[in-house]
Amino acid sequence: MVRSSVPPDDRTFPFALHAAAAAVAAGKRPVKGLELHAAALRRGLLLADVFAGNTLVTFYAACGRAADARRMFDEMPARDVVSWNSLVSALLTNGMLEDAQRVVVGMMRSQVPVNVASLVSVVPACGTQREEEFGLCIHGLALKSGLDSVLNLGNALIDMYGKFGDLEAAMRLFNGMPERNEVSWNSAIGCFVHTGIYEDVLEMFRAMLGHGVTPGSVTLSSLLPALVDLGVFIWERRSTAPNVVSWNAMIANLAQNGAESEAFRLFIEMQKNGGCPNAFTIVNLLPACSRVTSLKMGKQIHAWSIRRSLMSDLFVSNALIDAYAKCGQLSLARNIFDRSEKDDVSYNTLIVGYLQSPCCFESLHLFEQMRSAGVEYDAVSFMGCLSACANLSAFKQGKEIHGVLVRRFLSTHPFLANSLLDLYTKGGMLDTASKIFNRITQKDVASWNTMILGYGMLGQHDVALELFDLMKDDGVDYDHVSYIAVLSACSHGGLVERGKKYFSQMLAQNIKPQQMHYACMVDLLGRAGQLSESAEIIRNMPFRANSDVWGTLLGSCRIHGNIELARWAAEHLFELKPEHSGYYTLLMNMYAEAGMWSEAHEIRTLMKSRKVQKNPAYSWVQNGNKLQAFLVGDA
DNA sequence: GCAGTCCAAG
Repeated sequence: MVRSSVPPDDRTFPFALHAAAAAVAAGKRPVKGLELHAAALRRGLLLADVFAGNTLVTFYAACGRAADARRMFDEMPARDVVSWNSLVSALLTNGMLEDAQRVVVGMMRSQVPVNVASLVSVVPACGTQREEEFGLCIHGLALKSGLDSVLNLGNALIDMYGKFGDLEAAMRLFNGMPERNEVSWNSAIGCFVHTGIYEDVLEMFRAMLGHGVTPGSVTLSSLLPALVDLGVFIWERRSTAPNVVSWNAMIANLAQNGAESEAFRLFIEMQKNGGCPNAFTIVNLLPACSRVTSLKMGKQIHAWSIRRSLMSDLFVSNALIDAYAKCGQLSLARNIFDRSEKDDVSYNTLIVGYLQSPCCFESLHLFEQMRSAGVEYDAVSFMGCLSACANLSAFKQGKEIHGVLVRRFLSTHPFLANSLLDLYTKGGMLDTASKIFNRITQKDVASWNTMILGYGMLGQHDVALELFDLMKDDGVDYDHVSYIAVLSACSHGGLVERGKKYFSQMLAQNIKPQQMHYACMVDLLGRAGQLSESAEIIRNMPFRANSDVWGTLLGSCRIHGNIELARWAAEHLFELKPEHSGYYTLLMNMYAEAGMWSEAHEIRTLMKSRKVQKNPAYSWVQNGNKLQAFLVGDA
């Protein structure tokens, strides 16, 4: 325009700056806007035109430069109410509520006639920051200036009171409104969503429809997380096109409620309909990938995040680390961790991720690295570290962490206390464990389960069973882990009949037995020499037995020298875990002991043809603060 | 031509 010598007038400038601010919001650098500022100075525009100054205040706010926005305002030769309002929202968009409050007060003192915009912009911030006192002040000002009947302000106030938890004030405003629009209804619905009384949410939604108000994308987004079971119903009856937020809400709704593949389908459909997935979409979908261990979908979403340059978002990179770790892909998870920005969640996610892996000692390394990196520990970090210590039998280090927790008054934290129980029971230190256990005021199901498992493992079955009965008296209901604990106590104690009783009790309680429960039953019967009954259990399982179950049977066969069943179990194990050398060795030794040399030789050949390596054995050595693994030779 | 209300995440 300038180059083609068409003179730009006063109106061109705000337009152009608006575009420059939008570019900044889209991730571009602010050069265009700075050039425009310079041009405006050269032309003396800022001396003559309030509009130019106002737009610059907003532009600097959009760049995240609140101080520059304020300087712009201070240097303006003349200001109007929009200048003040622009400064207020400039401060608010940069999270400076207190400064914004001071400006509003200054505005009153300078006798600037406030309008709706002056008040309406601070109201949402008061709500989210729980600034009740100032929020009530604003409401008071609205009443005094007669602005309280303005629709926008009323809507904002309803939402604010909802965020304060003052449902009565919110409803009084809502019911007294001279007119309502969709936002009024959304704000009112939002108040009930906060309270968690979903019958009321639904009732408001019905009332909204009854008043002939069309629910838009914002209504959808706030209803979907609240009304999970009605989600699809509402979604299918939507009358307006969804926006990114409502797509995301629906995807989250499906992903978090067991409809993972539906969520993936919607992700595709969203893009077909021109929706552009963002960081929220990714973060909602990734846990669904790990829940159904869909590595393929996870990788697709990873690739998508790279293309849309979303990898710099901490939520996205952390969610990816978590998804890969949960799918057992620790090296992929590590890769992202090493290349990304890191916060406490990144460290915690990977620490927990390594726990169930063969590289569990990495959890301890990371815990140490976290400290060197100056990232603060939280309860999750300590929990991960304690579990790692328990898994690695690193009891000395575990005790040190216990000391840290005591000094930080965290040793009675509900799930940290449980991690301590796990550590001490695994280390055979039942006295310490039971002292901690007795000090937990709110014992949850995990606390009881850990103690029962501990006593069961260490041969004190009577105590384990006693605890199992006591937990019910304490008002804590059994879960599926409780039954694993009690069944394994029975099997270690040789209490076959009692074990059978608990198993049927579990079925009666409508807890569906999982692989581990069957493994316990197979162990219970197998140890007692009732191998054919063990086999019968496996044959009658409602799903295919995994390696835990077959491995247990193989172990019992070894004890009782039943080669026939051992072969049967081993055949399944060779298929399920072909790389696991222990199973081959066990069967081979059984054949050898029975003098069945040709069969033993066959297994040896099978091992060679599959290139199965014997696992080297490691020993853990404390080296300063670090735990090191040393190879001690062939197992 | 500038300012201003409601919705979603580890």
